[in-house]
Amino acid sequence: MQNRLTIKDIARLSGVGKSTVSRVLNNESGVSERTRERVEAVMRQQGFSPSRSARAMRGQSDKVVAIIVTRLDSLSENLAVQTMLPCLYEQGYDPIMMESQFSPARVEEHLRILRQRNIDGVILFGFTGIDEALLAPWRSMLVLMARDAAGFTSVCYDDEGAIQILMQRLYQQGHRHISYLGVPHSDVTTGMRRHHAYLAFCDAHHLTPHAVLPGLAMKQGYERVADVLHDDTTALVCATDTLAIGASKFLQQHHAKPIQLASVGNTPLLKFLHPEIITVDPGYAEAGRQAALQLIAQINQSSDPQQIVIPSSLI
Amino acid sequence: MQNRLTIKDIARLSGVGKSTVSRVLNNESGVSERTRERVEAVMRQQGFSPSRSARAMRGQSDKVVAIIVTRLDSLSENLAVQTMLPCLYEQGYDPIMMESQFSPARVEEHLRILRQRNIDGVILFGFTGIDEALLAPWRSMLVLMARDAAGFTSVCYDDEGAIQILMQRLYQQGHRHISYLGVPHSDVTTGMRRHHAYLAFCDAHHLTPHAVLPGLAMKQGYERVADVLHDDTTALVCATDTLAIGASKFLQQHHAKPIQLASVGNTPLLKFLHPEIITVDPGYAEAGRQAALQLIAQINQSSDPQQIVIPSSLI
DNA sequence: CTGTTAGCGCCTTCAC
DNA sequence: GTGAAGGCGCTAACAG
Repeated sequence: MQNRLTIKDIARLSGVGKSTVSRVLNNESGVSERTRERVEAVMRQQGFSPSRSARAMRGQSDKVVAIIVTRLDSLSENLAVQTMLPCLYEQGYDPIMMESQFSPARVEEHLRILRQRNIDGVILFGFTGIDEALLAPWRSMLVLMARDAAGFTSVCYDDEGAIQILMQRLYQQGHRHISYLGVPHSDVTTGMRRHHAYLAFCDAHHLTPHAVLPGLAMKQGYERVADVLHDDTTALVCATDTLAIGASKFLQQHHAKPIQLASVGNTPLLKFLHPEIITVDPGYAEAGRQAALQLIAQINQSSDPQQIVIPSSLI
Repeated sequence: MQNRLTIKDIARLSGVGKSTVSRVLNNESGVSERTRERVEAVMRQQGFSPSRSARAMRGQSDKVVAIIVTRLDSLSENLAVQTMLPCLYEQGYDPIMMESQFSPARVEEHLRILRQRNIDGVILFGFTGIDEALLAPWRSMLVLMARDAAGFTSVCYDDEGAIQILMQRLYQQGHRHISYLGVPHSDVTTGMRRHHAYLAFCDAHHLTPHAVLPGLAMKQGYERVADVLHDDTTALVCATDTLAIGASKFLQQHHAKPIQLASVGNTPLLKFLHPEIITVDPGYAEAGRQAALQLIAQINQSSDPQQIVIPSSLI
């Protein structure tokens, strides 16, 4: 498996000096067309690839980034990561994966490890409780997902827009008693912003809001959805697909009267289990792509930190 | 973010030579207790951590392994990866993630990339269609998951045992008309072995087998389960949790008569959706741990390739 | 026990 | 345009 050949070998084989090979390798100017072609031919034919470690040591980056997801089995994060990976590989970056399991301590621990590795950048899926002070040293090479923080690059979903689209749609369909199943405000984006958007819509359209904010888990949706179902309720908006799955299970078991569900997520699982649910795609795939590209841009110093918002779209 | 200090700095600060620092760093013998402590103190106090790239260049191993999953959102693979990661980190290995999406071409492409990176090892989740010839060069540093191949290290589930446990249990409960929903034989482990175990049990207990083998997807389970449901069917064994979810959906919609479901998987999702299903845990967590440990052992040349089978257990 | 000396593979002056 | 020389941070012989 060893990469036995070095630029020295290539140099010898193509009858030039090491530096010329190096120049060709880095696409530097100042090499005659003929020489360049000859060297490239030898490299190709020998299947040469330069040693990452050696380059890294010489001060370049080792082209490694970390992706810290909350959970490996998060439906939404999976969709974003799925598009990140190809973007990163395309640019020659290797993504190493870590799982925070919603534990700030684990994030801290992971960042500690990463600092030692002198990694190029980090994509971190945010959640409640992360200490921003911890992230400060990474400011220039960190992309925060699904959460924003002043001075940091972030890729967020259009929380308000997503809920608004859903409510609008339900309203158009004639629903006037729409309940809401969400996440506590300690979660600023998925929790507070989406809930506020729901309240705002209700207010603007003179609807009576009925909301409960149990949390992110299916089980929590299942156990608490009953609290917002009244006799006149005809529709229910869920802050996430995961909650919607929980709610659906409850409705199937306990509720004869049909309730129109709507949720933000567009995950394949929900799509399969309950295609009848109205869904908004928060643009997970696009978010993944943007995050990867933005991180690389910042690593290359060709972009400054900025906050990106991905538009939602009705399916 | 840069690790400005080098062993040279540490050497100067603690009044010793570079090599002594290096010795301390690698826990080599032949350093007096006093010196070692002094150097360690300086390192700690300076928050020193050696440059990976430099070590890699000298030593060969950059302590990076790849995990190639079929899909980021595979319920079972997630469970295995979840235990792998901590094992790998503990030993100082960084895991980079890749997704094959069941495409042999992608596996080939990924391995090509990995070869250039002169990576230390690979954990590959197997599936139908992978060309073993491609894996040959990796033999000594590859762990194949959920599939075995002669001469390769593999971590497999006890397919026969899992099905047998399920059948046994159903039989004990009095079921005599047990159908089977599985995966085509082109998939040797999840497909053929589990199916054969089903047939063997039926044969041994004089039951009439009714099986259909649509594939791995929920949708396939949903669409084909009807084909094995007869008037006298009282139980259904599914080769995977994913299929069971598909089947459950169908049963909920179309089947008044209760059917006892059983499946191998023990994934949290199924557990939540249908806790009443009888489940066998193929030991995903244990498989992940074993795979990580075995790979590391092989990298350290302290173990030869071997085939590991994880025992199943009834929940 | 410890310091000195060579490189590992690559990039970067600096001469030619 | 091109090659030779030096050094990145570390480890691995050597000497002392």
